[in-house]
Amino acid sequence: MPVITLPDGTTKTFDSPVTVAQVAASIGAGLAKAAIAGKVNDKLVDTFYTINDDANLRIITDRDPEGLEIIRHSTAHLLAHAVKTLYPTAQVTIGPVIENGFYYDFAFSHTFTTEDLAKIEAKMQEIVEQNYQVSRKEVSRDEAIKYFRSIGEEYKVRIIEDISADEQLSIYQQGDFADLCRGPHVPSTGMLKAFKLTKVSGAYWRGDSKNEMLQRVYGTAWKDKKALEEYLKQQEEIEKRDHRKIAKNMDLFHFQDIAAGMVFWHENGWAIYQQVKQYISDRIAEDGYQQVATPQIVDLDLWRRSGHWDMFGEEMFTVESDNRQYAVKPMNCPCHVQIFNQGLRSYRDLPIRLAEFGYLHRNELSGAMHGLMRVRQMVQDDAHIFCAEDQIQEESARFIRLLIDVYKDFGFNEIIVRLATRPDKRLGTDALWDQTEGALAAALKSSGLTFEYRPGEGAFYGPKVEFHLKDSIGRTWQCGTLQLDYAMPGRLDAYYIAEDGSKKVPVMLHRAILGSLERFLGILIEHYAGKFPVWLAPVQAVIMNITDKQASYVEEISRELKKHGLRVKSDLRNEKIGFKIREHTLENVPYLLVAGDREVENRTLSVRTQDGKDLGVMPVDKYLELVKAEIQRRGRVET
RNA sequence: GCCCACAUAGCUCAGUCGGUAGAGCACUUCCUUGGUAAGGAAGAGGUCGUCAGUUCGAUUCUGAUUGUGGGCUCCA
Repeated sequence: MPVITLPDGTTKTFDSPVTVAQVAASIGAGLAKAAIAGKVNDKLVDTFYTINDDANLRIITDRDPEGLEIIRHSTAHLLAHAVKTLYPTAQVTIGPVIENGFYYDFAFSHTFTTEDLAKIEAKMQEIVEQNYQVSRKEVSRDEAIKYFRSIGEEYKVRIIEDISADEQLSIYQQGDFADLCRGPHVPSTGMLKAFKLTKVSGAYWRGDSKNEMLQRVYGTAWKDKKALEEYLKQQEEIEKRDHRKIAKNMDLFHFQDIAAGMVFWHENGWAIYQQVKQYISDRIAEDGYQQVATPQIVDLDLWRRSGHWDMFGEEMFTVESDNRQYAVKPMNCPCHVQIFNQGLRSYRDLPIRLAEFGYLHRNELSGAMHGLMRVRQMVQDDAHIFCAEDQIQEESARFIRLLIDVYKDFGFNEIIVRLATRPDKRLGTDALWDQTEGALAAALKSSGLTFEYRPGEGAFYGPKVEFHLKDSIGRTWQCGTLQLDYAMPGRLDAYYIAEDGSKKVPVMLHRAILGSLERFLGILIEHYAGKFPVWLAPVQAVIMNITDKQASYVEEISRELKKHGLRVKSDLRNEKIGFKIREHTLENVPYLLVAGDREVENRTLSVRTQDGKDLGVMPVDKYLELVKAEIQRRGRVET
């Protein structure tokens, strides 16, 4: 006689074991129809799951996040069902839920094209209309293996062999399609009403590039057509924020095949770039860094000694001259060690913080390039801190404080922080790793940041903290980083004289706030959708005349504003004022200044902002004051 | 590097079932001197990414190549 307790605390008593569906039906016909699954004592189950004993039960519908997830998972099965129907020799592998949708990986000799997607989607629709009941069968390991082998699904067999022996296996069946799955699933295919296959791509079996490549079909699924359409529309909006599109519109930079992965910066983009660089330059100077510059091409010998040639030789550009082999530097650190090594260092000199905006070249795989986000030539706001072991935590904490403050100036409040810990292949003792990982974790905690661990993802020489930011479509990109390095200083013979007169090897902290300036600008463009705050805007104001009569006044004021450091352009074209306003609004110029006869007479300007606000007519001095205050505020969001 | 797709005027795109291409915006000239998101007219502009092959003829078909986009892998 199970007693079912519902989320609102009410109980229902049944004479005999009941299914989730029956409980839902006992509450109401509407709920019975909407039920996707149940949550029995916090465990997600199918609607046809039988409850034998007293239990807490929540009926899951498409309004619950869990419901949406089940819909997406079931849609992945629906996709596999359709593919197997159309192409019986395709083999199924895995089909998980991802953000906004799902994918399914197939092994198949014929490659899916975009046209095939339409066909598959139509077949999925048919299966939905058939409204197949979904059923679940628990099977033993041997049964499962035997079954999938009998229908030629070798990948499923490999998957089963990898599942731990104590786990209960289950097979879900809809129509003539069966798939190994933990579940739960929607009770019938007719409940899948809003989905769309979005793209097809390759993906390695088990995510390993040594393995064969499978075909991955991506899709999105929602609770109803309206939600699907909203999502698709939102995606379109988001695409407009793409930094590559905005760059064309605002004339920021371009790429060309004569130098793939390297940026041709135009005046406007370079203005932002320089502004960002100068800002960091000022911030780190305040924080006790020395700025240095080191050679672009350096003898290969240095890279052999540092270990980079062995690890990353393939991604380095090389140059030969006078029988000597050089590498174009992929990073600054070995060069900074050379500066550290000049002269004799004392423990009193530490920490030494060497910063450089050096050009770095890395021959990234051709398929890895991605607008500004992944390039072959970049500049990092790179610095290396040489310090004693007992200074690590303080230096780490100090860096993190600086980073958070800098990010605030750019208006970033959502930072994803990851602490990557010891990898399998590593240098140093476990005790040392315990200590260094602990130091970084402590530094993060003291700054109040929440972070997640990334086990095994640290560098071979030390743990690292990664600071990620999101681009417009939600992909995360590593920007800032902080890495502890016990290896390189020793390899390159760096030492200092300790208090007791002995030679000691310093610890090296590799750190960057923005990471690659190129990538950071990409993120920044998308973050602001091109509508930069005044301090960063490539053109901060455009002054325009109404008729030719005000031309000389406009030129005069333009010169004056430039004298105060503003990036100003004048627009004296023979066009109507409405036309000019429209054009510069679309160019994301923050201030539109208009001078007609009235303004000339009173030596004023009519001030309008990019977002269409009319600030009225004001004297030039007052405008300067206003704009300077705004520049001072940078991108801080008042909280 | 791997999988799929794409590459046509400065930009956004259309088009040619194989007979050397078209729109809108931008550009140039002229008219217009107009007060806050597009005034009007005329004109100019492309050997259809590159290299091969098939063909009487290729921007269109085939192959290779380069680049780009979306993924996968990688990311010192």
